[in-house]
Formats: sequence, structure tokens, C-alpha cells
Amino acid sequence: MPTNRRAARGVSMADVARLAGVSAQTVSRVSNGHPSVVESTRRQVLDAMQELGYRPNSAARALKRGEFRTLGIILFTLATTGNSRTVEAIATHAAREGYAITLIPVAVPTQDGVLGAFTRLGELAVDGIIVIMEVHLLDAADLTLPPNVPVVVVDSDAGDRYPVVDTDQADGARQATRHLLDLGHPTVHHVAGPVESFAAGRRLQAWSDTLRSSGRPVPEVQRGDWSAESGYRAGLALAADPGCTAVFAANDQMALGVMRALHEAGRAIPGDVSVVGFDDLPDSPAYLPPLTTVHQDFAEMGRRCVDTLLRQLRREPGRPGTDLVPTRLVLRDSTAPHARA
Amino acid sequence: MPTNRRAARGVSMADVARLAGVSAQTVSRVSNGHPSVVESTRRQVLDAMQELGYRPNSAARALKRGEFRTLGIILFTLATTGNSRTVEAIATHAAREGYAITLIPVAVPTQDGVLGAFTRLGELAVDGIIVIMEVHLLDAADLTLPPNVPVVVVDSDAGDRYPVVDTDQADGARQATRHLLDLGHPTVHHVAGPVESFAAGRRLQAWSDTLRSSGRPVPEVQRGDWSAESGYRAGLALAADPGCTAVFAANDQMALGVMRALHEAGRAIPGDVSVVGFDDLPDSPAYLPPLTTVHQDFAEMGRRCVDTLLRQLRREPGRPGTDLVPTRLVLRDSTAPHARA
DNA sequence: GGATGTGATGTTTACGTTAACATCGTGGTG
DNA sequence: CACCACGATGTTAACGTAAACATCACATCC
Repeated sequence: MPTNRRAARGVSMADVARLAGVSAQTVSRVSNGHPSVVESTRRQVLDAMQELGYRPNSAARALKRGEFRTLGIILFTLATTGNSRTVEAIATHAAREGYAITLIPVAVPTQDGVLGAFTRLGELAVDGIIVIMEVHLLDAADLTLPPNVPVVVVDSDAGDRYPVVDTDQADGARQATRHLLDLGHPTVHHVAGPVESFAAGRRLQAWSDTLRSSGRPVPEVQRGDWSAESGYRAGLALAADPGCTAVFAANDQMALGVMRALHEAGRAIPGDVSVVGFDDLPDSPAYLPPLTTVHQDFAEMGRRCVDTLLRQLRREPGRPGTDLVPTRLVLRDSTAPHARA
Repeated sequence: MPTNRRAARGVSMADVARLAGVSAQTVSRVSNGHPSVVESTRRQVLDAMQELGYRPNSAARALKRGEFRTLGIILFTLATTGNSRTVEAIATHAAREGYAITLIPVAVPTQDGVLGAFTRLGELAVDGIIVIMEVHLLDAADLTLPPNVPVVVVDSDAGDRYPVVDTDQADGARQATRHLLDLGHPTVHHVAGPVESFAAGRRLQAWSDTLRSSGRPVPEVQRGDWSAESGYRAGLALAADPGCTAVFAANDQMALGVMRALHEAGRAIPGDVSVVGFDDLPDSPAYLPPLTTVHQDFAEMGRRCVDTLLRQLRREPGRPGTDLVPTRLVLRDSTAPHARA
């Protein structure tokens, strides 16, 4: 067992080369699996590396190669399920392609203006950037995306400025609304996400479009902030309206809150009121009752984000514009045919 | 408006220096906010940077400075709330200290052995590593932490090998169990997390210790995997046991599942059965009924992780061993005094 | 007015790696 | 046997930045 007395910090190829009795270039070749190194030499070098605790300096490597093999993700928060699952999917797929992921959390602008150390995004050691938020919110946070760095955007309408990958929000909302109408409900109430969210806007728009094109009245919108708590507040308002028999919540968490409010008000789900969510959280089958909801394919999203970005990096021709990942409605127990009075 | 005709890729200090009519060193000084640059020169340099679309090459910078200003986080998944919230807290606090975060997802070993590109963790461009999992699981995944890189571990008992930061699992579980006993329940049933999880083990241990030290019987443990679905299955088993009046679930999601199972079995919560969770998810106040649970302070965890790691990086004296973040019990509506028969 | 200090800027060099080119020996070929 | 091809290894230079040192102009002091 080698005694790693010597600090790894500062062990360079030159040190390894000296100990192994070869040139630094040969060490480099071994380190990169280059074929033209004879087995005996290779062994010697590997032994020397082991003994000295050598590890390649990726800064030097990146400098030489002109790339970091790292992608950056800019977002406000990981706290929403959508974001954390998207990030996970991106990280997994990027790893498969040999890229690491750097997380760049941006303090919300309202939050006493402290932006941390990332006022100068250009200094980040990344080859490309994935932005998970509305682009104009970046501007609001006083951040400018570095020019000439490939960018992909999620949850935004920046299709003209950058390639966009997104869940097909509109189609998901349409399916949810349609489903409730098909069950015979005269109309569908909506608990929307925050105004700043592009996804929330698209879901809202598709909901009202669907109602309108079916000649149904469009009830007043309840605004939430994605949290179950805000859904609860919206639910209290809806429970007070006896004409409300069907609710489409813009995400599962708010649907959870809505259901609690309805339950407390003595409205049975789905007997009196049907509820549909959006996201298909892992927990939603365990809600009371199990929630009918729109399934988002986060893994596919992550895959497409990475692929789109890598295609730009490699200067391959990419279809520009917006790339929509399909959704599908998952039927569970929170929806039922309208009980006609 | 400058025409960014020239590709930013390849714009170096030398280019900026040439255009501004100064030396590269002066550009460097401007770039780093060094004080001894006269205002007029600084302006010239900044204008030249702007015109050329210059952005510092962080690889070269890292090479020169010998540090990346980046911390790596190794984990299996972001899908659990605990992980994603810990990561978010770490990222936020690290940013405040001027460090970026690199995410290193590790495919679970069982998952057809594909480890992606990270077999050689040593090549990562990070100054320190935070491991969010049991260390021995890393070994199982055939990964070796690079020697001489500062490491902090979360959710592990590696206290002898590395500094550990963790939630005070034992105390949280003790509070939960105590609370139920104090309400008069003869004993407390437990829905535990998966056997691989250190946190799950600690919660289980503290639960049974608490029961034993109070002279109570220790019921058979139900095993879950953190998911609401697994909690539901455990809940079905518990609902079948008329002697079960108090349940401590090892996390909120499983508590959610337990409550659904109890509800379906016609057991009222908290009338017939009291339920306590662990985590205090943002959603748990919206559960039916709002869940009494053990609050974890993820922000504090993230802060301590980063601080501990940075202290090692700066070679400051650090208290070694395990650093426990306190928990507190949040009382809501899912627990009530035992209704004596 | 010459010595001295000070602040602004320039020059040199090294960080660790790898592409490109150079060298050297070995074995095969006509 | 002279020549060439080829595989293994070595040498050189460059990637972009910043520390250390050098220089220069000018103000200050006796």
C-alpha cells in the first residue's frame, strides 16, 4: 500500500513522468487512454500515478482543450417539483454525454437585491447554459446572458431569441379542461399559477380558449402561487360557489389545497366537485382521493434540453424554435360525471 | 451599439489589450477590480472589452489561481424532497460565498451498472465535495473519493472518516414518539424508510429506544421506501390492526400514504389514529388533516455544509466529527389524545 | 536641484496539459 | 544491404491569466 505522504495538490504530470522515468507526454497519453503506449510503460506510469496520488488538473485540461465539458443551469429555485425533476433529468442525461452540471441559483430580484457572486455570468466555467425561467426575469434580476454561449430556455416564450424546450402546456391544459367538459360539467373553474410564470400563463390561456371554443362561460380565475397553501385559499373561494362542480388546478400541489378546502366545506370529491391537477407528482396517487392529473415527462424534457444544447455546441444544424414535449392525462379518482341537479 | 461580429470564443486579454492600447496585465487588473488603474485607462479597457465581447477564460484563471471556486455535490437523486432542498440550500449559500455548485448524480449501482462519465471523480473541476448519501454506497457504486480533496458528508455515519453534517434525526424521532406517548397512546407504530438509508435507520433506532425506555411494547416495523405509495401499503397493514392508535412515519410522504389508507379503512384521523410525519414539507399543512410533523431546517444544513467545507479548504481549524442541526416538532391537526376505550 | 518615494503601467514567467512535430529503433522489402 | 514504414516515445510550443518584478513619470522633501 503506497503511502500518500505527498500532497496531491501540486502533483503534476511532470512529477509522475519523473518517477516513472518517461516524458510528460507519455503520462498524458496514458491518462487519456491513447493506444500507442506499450503495456510495460503504461504499467510503470499507472504505478507512479498511484504512488503520488496524481489526479489530472481539469483547469489545465479545459484551458488546452477550449471546453469545460460542463453545462450551467440558471434557475430561481429547486423547491418546485417541476424544476428539481427537470434538473435531475438534465443532470442524468448530461452525465451520460460526459458533461457535468453547474447549478446557478439566482436570488429573486425582490429579495433585497443580493445577487451573490453571479452578477457576471460570463465568468462561469460552462460551455452552454440552460435557463429554467422566463428570460425577461433574468433581465429583471439584472443579469445578462453572455453572448456567444449556446443557450436553451425552458418555461419561456423566448422562441425568437433562443431555442426553447418545454412541456406542451397548452395541450395538457386543453386535455384537462376537455376531460371535465366531456364528463358533463357545464364549465370548469381554474386555479392558476403566478402571473410571472410562463407555464401558468399558457395553461390559463388554453383553459379559457377551450371553454370559449365550446361556448361555455369562463368563470373568474383564482390565482395561486403553486403552493398547496395558495390552493387552499383558492379552494375556499370556490367552495363558496355552489355552481362550481369542476376545477382545473394549474399544478398538483394547488389541487391538493383545493381538495382540502372543498373537503372542509363538505363538498365531496368527486361526487360534488371534480378536480384535475397538472404535473403528476409521485405523491398524487396518494392524495385523497387519488388525483386525476396531466402527466409531464420530465426525463424527456431533460434529454431534449441537453441534446439541443449539445447540438449547438457541436455546431450541428438544429431545428430552431420551440420543441414541445407531449403530455398525457392520467385518470384517477378525483373526477366523475357531473351529477345533474 | 457595437457590432459583435467577432466571435467571443477566442477573444483574450491580449486582444482587448491591443485594442485599448495597453498591456494585458492592465486588462487583467481592470478585470479583477484592482485599485491602481487610473479612471481614463479603465474606461478605455472596459470599452474595448465591450466592443470585443470579451469574457474572462475561467479555465485559465482557475489554472493560474489553483482553485475552481466550485463545490461538487454527489448524490443519487434529486427526487426526494430532502435532497433537493438540501442542494438548493447548499447552492444558495455557496453562491453567497462566491462558489458555484457542480451536481454529480450517481446512477444507483443496481441500475445496470452504467455509471456515466464519472468513474473518475478525481477529474472533476471542484475544490471540495459534499456527499449526500451513505459513504459505503459510494464504494458499492465503485466510486472512490479522490484523496486530498476536502469532503463533507450528509446522511451518513462516516464521522470517523469525514466531517458529517446532518439533521438531528434521533432527537426528531424522539420528539415525535414522545409527543404521541404524552397524548396517552399506549404505544407508537412506525413506518420506516428503506434499510439503506442512514437517516431511516437513525429514526427507527430512536423510536424504538424511546418506546423501550418508557417501558412500552415495540410493535413490528412497517418498511417503506419514502414514497407515498409505500406509505399507503404500510397504512393498509396498520389499519388492519385495531390496537394501532398512533403512527410515526419516517417522512411526510409516507405519512400521506398512511393517512389515505387509514381514511379508506374508515379510521378517523386524529379521532381514532394519530399520525406524525418527518420533514415538514411545504405541502404538509395542506394534507387531510394538516400533518403534525418534525421540521427539518434544510437551509441551516446547507449553510453548515458549505461552511464546514470552506473551513477545510482554507485550512482553518474545524471541529471534526458530527455536526447536528436541531429539529422541532410542528403541531398540527393529525394528532389528538388517545381515546381510552 | 538631486535624492527619494509613490502610483500607474509594462514585461516576464509559470500554472499543467496536450497538439504537433521530431526522433529513434525495429522489422520487412526489393 | 540499403531503404522505408511504422510504432513508441520525446521535445517544443501554446492555451489565457495573474503574480512578481521592472520601469517610468511625476510629486515631494531637504
